[in-house]
Amino acid sequence: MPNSPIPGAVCDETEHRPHTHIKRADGIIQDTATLFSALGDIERLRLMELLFDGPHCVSELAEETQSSMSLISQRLKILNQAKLLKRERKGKHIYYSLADKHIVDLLSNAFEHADEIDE
Amino acid sequence: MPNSPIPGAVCDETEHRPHTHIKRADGIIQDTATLFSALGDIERLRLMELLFDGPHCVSELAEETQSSMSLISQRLKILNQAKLLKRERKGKHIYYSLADKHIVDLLSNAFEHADEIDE
DNA sequence: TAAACACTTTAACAAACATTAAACTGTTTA
DNA sequence: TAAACAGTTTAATGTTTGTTAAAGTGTTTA
Repeated sequence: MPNSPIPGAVCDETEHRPHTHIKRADGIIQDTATLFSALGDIERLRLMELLFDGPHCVSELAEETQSSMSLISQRLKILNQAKLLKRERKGKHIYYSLADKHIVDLLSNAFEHADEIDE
Repeated sequence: MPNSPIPGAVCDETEHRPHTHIKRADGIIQDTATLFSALGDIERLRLMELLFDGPHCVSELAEETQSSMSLISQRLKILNQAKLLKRERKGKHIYYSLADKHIVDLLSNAFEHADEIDE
């Protein structure tokens, strides 16, 4: 038996079997990494959690998280650049909210996962 | 009209309206941030993309990404600590694969989102 | 139009992170 | 049991990141 049977991934003793891969475009992978990276900070994730319950302006978020507006603004900038948020000015205030349903689902899914494997 | 009507989030001129929030446990938020943070690096995300198509051992991943085994091992460690992977030794080799369907869904969803907003 | 308000940007700095190279651990084969 | 193989860990280094404080922008009210 020169080489082992089917299974998608088995190392031959001397060389590896080629796998069939769905190769995504580099830009997509980079954008996705940027998205995850933006969510990968506990303070920014807390902002997302607040925005989960509806739009907020910067000063509301600052108040609710006991942080300076400067800090909130910088965190929102990172989330916004990762295309996770919508922005809308209303008079003096600028309201932020989750970009779309994809983002809502992504967050729900991740929180749910963390909750389940909470050994 | 002393204060404006319903909408979940409107700043009063002088003070903010309390919002009703679904507050998740701190541990859940922290675990979720760790998960996102692990995925928030393009090289680790590439590993996840490869594992999307089935289990791989460390040397296969090293070969397919043109990286040293040491580097792959360290990247896998971070993904594994974030509970994104399963690990199984078979003889000389250690096979890694995606932890569960949640993770598969999370990745699909994120890639899809990145693909859609690809203006 | 000047002052106040809401928010953003910049620069400086400390803390966290990714990579390299080398030493180390565990499993298998000779 | 010794050598080879597959993978992990450690320490050192340079880079990136998050925070603070201060200056700057745009909108609204007096």
